[in-house]
Amino acid sequence: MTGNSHIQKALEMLENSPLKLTSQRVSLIKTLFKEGNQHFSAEDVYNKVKNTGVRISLATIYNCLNQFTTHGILKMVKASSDKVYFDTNLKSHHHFFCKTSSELTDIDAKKVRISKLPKIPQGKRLNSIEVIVNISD
Amino acid sequence: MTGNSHIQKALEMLENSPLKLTSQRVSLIKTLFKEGNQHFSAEDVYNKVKNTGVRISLATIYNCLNQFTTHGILKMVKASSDKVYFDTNLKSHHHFFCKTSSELTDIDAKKVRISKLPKIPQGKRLNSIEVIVNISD
DNA sequence: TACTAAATTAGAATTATTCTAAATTAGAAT
DNA sequence: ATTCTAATTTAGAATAATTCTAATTTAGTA
Repeated sequence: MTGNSHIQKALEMLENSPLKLTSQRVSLIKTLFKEGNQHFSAEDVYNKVKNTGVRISLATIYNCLNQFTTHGILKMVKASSDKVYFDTNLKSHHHFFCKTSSELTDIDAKKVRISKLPKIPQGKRLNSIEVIVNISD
Repeated sequence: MTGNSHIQKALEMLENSPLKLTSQRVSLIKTLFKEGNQHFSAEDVYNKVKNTGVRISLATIYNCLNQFTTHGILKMVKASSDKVYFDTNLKSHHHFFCKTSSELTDIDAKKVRISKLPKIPQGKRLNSIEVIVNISD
């Protein structure tokens, strides 16, 4: 499972989405999915892309990250931090959040079992269950 | 269990903390704990207090809510929203978050069982486990 | 090749929150 | 009671993340 296959898969998802295949979006995906599962803030992505020599405006970074999220190419994570993180791990999973380092780490879904849940309120439907294990030094 | 007993308990916690017993802090607690378990944004609190005829600056609201949190008089909740919520329910519990209404609802800790968890990373210690059940209309 | 809706962009705007520095106050010391 | 000092409150400025605006560019279709 090389970074390349992640890139391929993400590009395929982009092609199968109603989003246009722009150079910015392709560059973004190549940068985001190069290194396996990661958590990026928009600013992180902006700098990472800039380091590859490509320049994409911050507004576009935000636009794309949000669109990728709504089209299932990325996940959005809001932990106990003041910024939003984008997650290239699309499999169902959970997170450690270390208050000391402000770092977010994946927990494979298999490593967590929730054996009891309350029933969903009238007229609502379940979207997802997020478990955040808060840790510190 | 009347609202009053919640107020009493919170005021006691304030007295036992190193925080000074100012009129603003007392008013705040009386407003916050009047109606049982609730989730408030800072702005919510600002308006709620204003409706009681008392006026406290927004800066003070923020200061107090943060201090109350560090002294265990309130809990802070960051859900999939862009603002922080303060929670008067001090018992261990979880949350429903409805994306449609942006509403946060308590789930009693007894209604959730986590029967499997990964081990905590080297050198870190467990602070808390938060389960957020995301729902929508 | 031309067309049109979607995308990109710079920079302004917005929103939640924190900071600053001056005025006030709680509670201890006298 | 009065004085003192560190903590608190406050208005308004500052900050930081994110979204919006409106003009320009571009992808993909006709």
